Amino acid sequence: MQEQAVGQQIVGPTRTHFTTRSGTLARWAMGTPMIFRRNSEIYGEAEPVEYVYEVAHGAVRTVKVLSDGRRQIGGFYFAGDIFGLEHGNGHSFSAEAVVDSTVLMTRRSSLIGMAGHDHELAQQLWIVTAQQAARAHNHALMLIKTAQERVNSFLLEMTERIASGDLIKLPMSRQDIADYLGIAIETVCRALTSLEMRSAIAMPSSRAVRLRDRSMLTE
Amino acid sequence: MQEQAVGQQIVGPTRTHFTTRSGTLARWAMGTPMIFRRNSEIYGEAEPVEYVYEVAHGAVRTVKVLSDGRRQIGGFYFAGDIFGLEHGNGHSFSAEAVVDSTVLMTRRSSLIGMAGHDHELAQQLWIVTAQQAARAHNHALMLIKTAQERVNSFLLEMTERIASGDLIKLPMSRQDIADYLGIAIETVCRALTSLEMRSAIAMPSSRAVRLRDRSMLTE
DNA sequence: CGACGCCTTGATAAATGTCAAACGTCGTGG
DNA sequence: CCACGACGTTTGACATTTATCAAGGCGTCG
Repeated sequence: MQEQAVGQQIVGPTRTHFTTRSGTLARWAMGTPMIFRRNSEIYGEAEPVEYVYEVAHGAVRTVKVLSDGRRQIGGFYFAGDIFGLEHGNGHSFSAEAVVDSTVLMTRRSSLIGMAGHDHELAQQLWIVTAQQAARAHNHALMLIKTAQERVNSFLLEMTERIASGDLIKLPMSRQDIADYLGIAIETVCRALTSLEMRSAIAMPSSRAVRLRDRSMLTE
Repeated sequence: MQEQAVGQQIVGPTRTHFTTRSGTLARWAMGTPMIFRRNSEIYGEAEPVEYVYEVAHGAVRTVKVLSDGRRQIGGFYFAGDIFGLEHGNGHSFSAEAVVDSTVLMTRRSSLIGMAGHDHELAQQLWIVTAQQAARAHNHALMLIKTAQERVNSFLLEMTERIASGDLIKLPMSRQDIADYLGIAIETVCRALTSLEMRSAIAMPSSRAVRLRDRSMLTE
């Protein structure tokens, strides 16, 4: 059912010597930059929560695979987004790089420790978690809609998060989109084709979507 | 589509003179107990976030209604559960009492203020939010499964949260369950009937479910 | 009793998944 | 430069699941 990584070499992360200070947590912790290759695993489901991650560039997905092979994507994370911050001992999803990505890693224990003294950091961590909760609720809300509406919502979400003007460059595959939306990959294609035929969008390539009539996605 | 509240008189909340100290937040704030009648609104979608709530007894649902009348339930909250703690100006869901319920209300601003000095409270608030995020992720995960699996998952969740032994007393209607699971009310009934016929459960009444073979729900 | 709210069941329609095949793109090697 | 193969995407035909519509049952409360 899920052959996306078949034949993909899963390579280990690469420590870099490059640093950045642009991130949300940069005020408190620089974070160690690591490069993850496309489709490589950043952490596994049920692994202990050791680090908190911030995407420097690239894209990350969180994934859960059911025993029978069905796959769900919990969310996508893009430059500036924080992921992996969870309560409890183990990660509830695994995380994978969608494309070659640089990720800033900070020990959770060190953040938690600092938050004990620094009220602003504590509040920042709470805000990150609260936003994730809100996003997860929106994700669940999307999953009660029809297939066409889910695709519409997805495009609108991506417009908010990663579009330049009216052009969305999608880093993820159709299968990723399908697993995020809880529908079959063919259904994603058909919904996109339908939008294109109705001139709501244009697709210069399969990984690029240009919004032509946003109101047709909103209704 | 949604006639559950039709004919129900929406009554205002009632301030009580009874206090409790058993709640999660009781260590920091007693909370003002308020009684909400069955199906009455505790707060509305988009209303400013003024209070944080804890269920003393009863049951609460959070609800979002789409423009065309489709309804989603974001979650259920039972005795000891905290709800309404959100970041941002407005509530993203409304909250309603499922049955007559007593709810402890504490001003959010006062909790936030105290959390600035009290690191333990800050951590407690973060944990509450992180658990909500985890629960929302599980909710989303459930919505990619088949109808029968969703009902199975729902029963398992209720077993964890409100069962006494192997008996689950459900405070919510079939319509509530359907809207939580993102399926039609008839589909909920059929899935339950199917479980009963296969002796996985017994239903002494429509609001009571006794687990007979938990493994049939787990697969 | 009778009305109402809620639940269940049946028949049918609609949406979506599954299976199969073809197409396009891109990188590699002859 | 072109041929080929791997991979991802798209489309079509058909099967399956689930929603919708309709009717009837059950329990409670006046």
